[in-house]
Parts: sequence; structure tokens; C-alpha cells
Amino acid sequence: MLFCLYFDMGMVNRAKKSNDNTESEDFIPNLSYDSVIFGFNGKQLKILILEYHNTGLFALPGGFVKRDESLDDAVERGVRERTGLDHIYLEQFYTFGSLNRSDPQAMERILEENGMDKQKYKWMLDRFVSVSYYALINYDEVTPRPDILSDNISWFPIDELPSLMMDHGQIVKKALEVLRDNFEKKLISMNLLPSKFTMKQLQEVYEVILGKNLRRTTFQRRILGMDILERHEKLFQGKAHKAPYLYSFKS
Amino acid sequence: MLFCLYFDMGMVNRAKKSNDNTESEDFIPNLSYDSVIFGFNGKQLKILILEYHNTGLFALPGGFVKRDESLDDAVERGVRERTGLDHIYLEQFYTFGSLNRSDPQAMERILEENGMDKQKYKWMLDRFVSVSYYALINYDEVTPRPDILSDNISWFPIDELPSLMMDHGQIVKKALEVLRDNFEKKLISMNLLPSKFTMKQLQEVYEVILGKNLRRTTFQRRILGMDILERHEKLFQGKAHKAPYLYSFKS
DNA sequence: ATATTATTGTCTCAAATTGATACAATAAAG
DNA sequence: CTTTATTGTATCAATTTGAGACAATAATAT
Repeated sequence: MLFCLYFDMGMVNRAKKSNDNTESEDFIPNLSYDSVIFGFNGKQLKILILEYHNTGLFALPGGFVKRDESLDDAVERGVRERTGLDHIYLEQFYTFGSLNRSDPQAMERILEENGMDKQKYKWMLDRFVSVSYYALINYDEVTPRPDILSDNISWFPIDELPSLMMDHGQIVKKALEVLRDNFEKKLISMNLLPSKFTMKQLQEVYEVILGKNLRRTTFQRRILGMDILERHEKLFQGKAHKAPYLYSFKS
Repeated sequence: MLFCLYFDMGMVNRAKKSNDNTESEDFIPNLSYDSVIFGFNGKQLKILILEYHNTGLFALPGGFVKRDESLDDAVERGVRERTGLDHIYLEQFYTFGSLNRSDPQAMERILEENGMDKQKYKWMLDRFVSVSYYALINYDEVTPRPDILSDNISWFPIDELPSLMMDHGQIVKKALEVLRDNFEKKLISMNLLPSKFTMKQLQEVYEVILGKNLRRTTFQRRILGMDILERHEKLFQGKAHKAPYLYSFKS
């Protein structure tokens, strides 16, 4: 994550009013989170990446944890601020705590390029332990919002990522591994599909996340055998072929 | 974890010499770790649990992270202090960060029972985010060492655990889930077996960790089919029956 | 109207994997 | 030298998976 990012408006305003260390008043020091926000629209898997003006530095969206806020709430808040989405699927997957994961030089450059008081935000150059979460949303329904520092935020396909600052490349790699290991168990709670969907749509979710093609007949047999789907007699129509059944997850 | 526990001798000495907040000088505040130390001797799976004098409170061994130390190093240090073991298998599995996980009342009671200055250690009543790790060792080779507060530390079979303070019950539950999910992938790096072992020994590891019996012939066929074992012609002898082969993991 | 096209749901049969049992081999003890 | 307990492996049935085949059918083209 990029420490600058963690200032929401309220935080910056408080910082302006006060001479104290703002961060130690409101936030737990030396602790941050980073989020790997996967976007999926039925075709491609992408990740939300921030870019900083005039630096060429790319980073994951991240933030701090308030003293009176749970870790999970902090991450939900941060994701809501970037995507406008609430109540989305979020899963914690690892906490990164090595000493060399911070990059004070890159940090300083970002402070400079944004004309920020280096002395005041010196604490940003400190060492941070970062709890990482991944989220899964439909990127067609979201207009990502860049933060106060007017950096750019946009979607990158997972196989066309730019080089990321600090250890964010590793974080993305781990997020993908855990997502691939776990998504089947949690598929129902992730809202990757509308409440009613076809077998083909479900197969496409599997294929995009696993990054490989699956055999149609075997897939269908296996999924139906798991006994997690409810079949609806209402058919989805509109294409020049036999209309597929619609399914929903059994509740 | 129990905050009292995090004082090693050095820390307590520093605290005595200084009037400052010792913790904010040397340690990252509001951040702790807890360790679920699984012990295995070929027969039973146990967990290392601390008990506090005169309180009836049980807890997992835990600690703090020094400012100039990586998270992983901090945990290694803590486990070494409790078990005397170095370079053991350690895996991070979750970070607990809810607001209500702390238990200031229990904390206060422990401070009282140990005759500690409540004002000085007030920071222990604060809220902590805790990164949890599990470890796997052979408990026959270890004499657990209780900490400075002369509490008791001992092994409990995983199905006979006492009720643990704070959210430590949940932490153990999650540790077991992750261990069961992952141990097969990491079996080689966990040193649960001597470098050469019999098929029966290997099966017993599986049975204890999974908590269920496996069919001998199927197990043997499956493991050999994985092509991860090297068979040695040297046989293990000493029992009144056919001597089994010895195996080692392919390197 | 009718044939064409693309995709869907299901069936079939072969191949691979797993479950359950049987049995010969054998190291030590009686 | 027979008995005992356990090991390594073979066998055959049951189950799961791989790979095609094929009829059904909703829109489109003729």
C-alpha cells in the first residue's frame, strides 16, 4: 500500500487543525492493510491498481485501522471508499511483516511530488505491518474513485499488471493462490453471479478464476452431483439455440 | 495471548529502569502475536497452554514485535523462549482484529495476582490486533519453559483443552482447520518424522492430524503413487514380524 | 413454413481411481 | 520349527472421471 492513500478527507482535515501526530491519535500506528480487489464481469479477471502522479509508481489500495474500529471494519471502509460498494465479499489472506517491505525512498518521492510537508508526514516512512485482504466484485457495476492525492485508479487484467511498488507484487501473487485454493468453498458467498444464472455462466467463473478451460460435460455432472444448485423451470431465452435452465444456489 | 507473557527478562529490566512507556520504545504498540504450538510424538496431538497462578485463566503463548524485528522473527523468538527449539516449522494462519477480543477485566486480575503496578502496565488493557501462527514440534524433545510471571505451561491433548481466555478458543479452532487443510502440501517441511521412517509411522501422522483412521492398503498405494518417497533397502528391525522398509522424502 | 445453426441436457462406454479383501513373506518369540 | 503379528502386494468390485455422441430446441436464414 501507499501510505499517502490512507488519508481520507476527515483525516487530512484533522491533520491540518492539529500540531500533534495525527496518526497516533486516531489510528493504530505501524499497522496497515492492503486490498487486492478482484473485478470480474463474466469474461475477465482484473485487479484495481493505483498510480501516483509523476512518479510512475503503482500500488494496491490500502489504509489504516482506527483505534475504535475492528480490522475487518477498516478494510470494508477502505474498499467502500474506493469502489462505492458495501457488503461485498472480503477475505483476509495474509499479514506481511518483514522489515524490508517498506520503501522510504519511494515514499519520500511521493510526498515531494504531492507537495506534502515531509516533516509532518515523516511517520509514513516508518515500518508497517500490513494485513492483506482480497475482495471480489463485478467491475462493470463500479466506478473506482481515486483518493485525495488525485492519483489515478484503474483496472488491470491479472496477466498484464505493471510492476508494483514495495512487496505488492508478492501480495497479488499470494492473493491469487489463496483465491484459487478457496473459491469453490466460498463461491456462494462471493457475489460473482446474479441470483439466477446458467450452467455456462458458472463454468466461466470457474475457468476465469482457475485460469484454465474445463470440459463442459464433466463440469456439469460434477456441479450437479454436489447438490448445491436449485434448478428453476424458467428458462433464459434470446439466443439462437436451445434455452438453458436457470439455477440458483440452494439456501 | 496474555499480555503479561510478553515480558522477557530484558523487557522487565528495561521497564524497571525507565519511567517511560517501555512498550512504545521497543515494541510496535497494539500489535501482538499468538502461537498455537502443536506437539506430536507419533501418538497424540497436543497444544501448549499457559495457566496463570491464582486466576484459573488459560491462554496461548504470545508476544510482541520489536520495532527492528520482522514479524516472523518475533514469533520464532517467542517460540524459542517457550520451547528452546529453533528453526522449527511455523506458519501464519490468521490475524484477529475485532474490537471485543481484548478482555481488560481478566487482564487486570492477572496484574493484581502478580502484584504488578496497574498504572504502569495500563497499556496492556488496550486493544490489540494479533497475528496467529501455528508450529509443529515433537513434544517429547521439549521441556516447556513458563515465563517470568511464574505461570504454568503444559501440554493439553487437543480434545481435552480447558476453556481459554479471550478469543483463544477460536484461534485454536482455526489453527486446526488450517493445519488439516494444508499439512499434506507441507508435510515434508514439517519435521514430524525422523529422516527415515516406515509407512506405518507416516500413516500415524496422517491419522492423528486428520483425526480419523485410514485404510492401510489404500493409504500405502496412494502415498507411493504420489512419487514423493524414496525407498531404502535398509530395514527397520526389532519386532516379531516382517520388517518394514524405511522411506525418506525425495529431495 | 421449413431448414439451418449453435448450444444445451443427458447418455454411454472406456479409463482411472478408490474400497475392501485376500494372501504370501518374514522377523522375532515361544 | 511352529506360532504370531505385521508388511508388501495382488485382486476384483465399486466409484469417479474423461471423452464423445446425440437428440432437443430457440432463434435465424431461406
